[in-house]
Amino acid sequence: MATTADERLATALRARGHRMTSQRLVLHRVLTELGRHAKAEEIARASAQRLPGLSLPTVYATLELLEELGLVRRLATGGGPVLFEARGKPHAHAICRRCGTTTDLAIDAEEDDALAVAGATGFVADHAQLLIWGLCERCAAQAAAA
Amino acid sequence: MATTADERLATALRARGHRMTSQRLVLHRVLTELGRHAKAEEIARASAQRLPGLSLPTVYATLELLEELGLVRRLATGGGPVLFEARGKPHAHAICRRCGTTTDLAIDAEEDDALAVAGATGFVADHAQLLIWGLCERCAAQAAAA
DNA sequence: ATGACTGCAAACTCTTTGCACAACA
DNA sequence: TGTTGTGCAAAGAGTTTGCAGTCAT
Repeated sequence: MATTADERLATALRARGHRMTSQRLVLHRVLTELGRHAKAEEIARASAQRLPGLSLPTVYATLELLEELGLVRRLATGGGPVLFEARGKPHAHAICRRCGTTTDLAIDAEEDDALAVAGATGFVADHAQLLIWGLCERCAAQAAAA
Repeated sequence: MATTADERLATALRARGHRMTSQRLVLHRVLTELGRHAKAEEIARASAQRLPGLSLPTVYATLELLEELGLVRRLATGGGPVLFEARGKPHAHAICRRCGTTTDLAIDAEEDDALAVAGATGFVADHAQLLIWGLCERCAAQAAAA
């Protein structure tokens, strides 16, 4: 695939009648280059280095738009901020209930099965996400000590 | 299994050196009898009918404890409040990105595989949770109309 | 009797909203 | 040129924290 991330963004925006702006370009690039999940505030900080004056409300609005365009995924971990990541190869996430740390896992869940079942109920499924809950190595050790 | 929910709670509390209180008993009962996911505030309201004066901080503290005891699961849907549900037979959740409605789906993901992979990384996995993102029937119809 | 648990109030974090200005098409 | 998008400030929802009093064991 010779399509660059920038081109994918431009195409997706056009297709839905949205405009291209420097904020959208930079935010999408930052998230793509980052290659992992991050909080809105981290993304904002990284992006503001390239685009001074970038505001948090714009970051949230843009991430929501990118999510609707299917370029970004939202990862709700339950305690603390929502995480965002550029859409890449499917993987699961391990979330520590104690400290909230979220780690990628090399599992590609059977998204297809899941999406089919969801679709049968009238739900327009988009993608499946597998979360593993528990304690990270560090917190498990602490819990055992106590 | 002839074990009642109350007994499971009592046993789990004892095993970890926690005390039995009326708040914990009522909250666990309410969530068990409810049989579906609910926000902390809904749970608090339902429980306060049986136990006037019950406070929100206590509800949150208790739900967290019940989660650690493995009696309750937390369901983060990303925008809006966290949902809680009594641990029952495994199922997936479909979350509408537009309106936030969360519906149960009769899928039991391959938790075992997932837990094994997570465990191999040093993570002490507890349970797996499959989320399906997309638009519910109602919101999909609205989006199509616009 | 003693330590864990609860309620109250306040604080805190994360996210969204309203409105005036700027900038893409 | 007409919207769509952005920044700023402020509000809002949900959740957590600190502390004094209460209750289980």
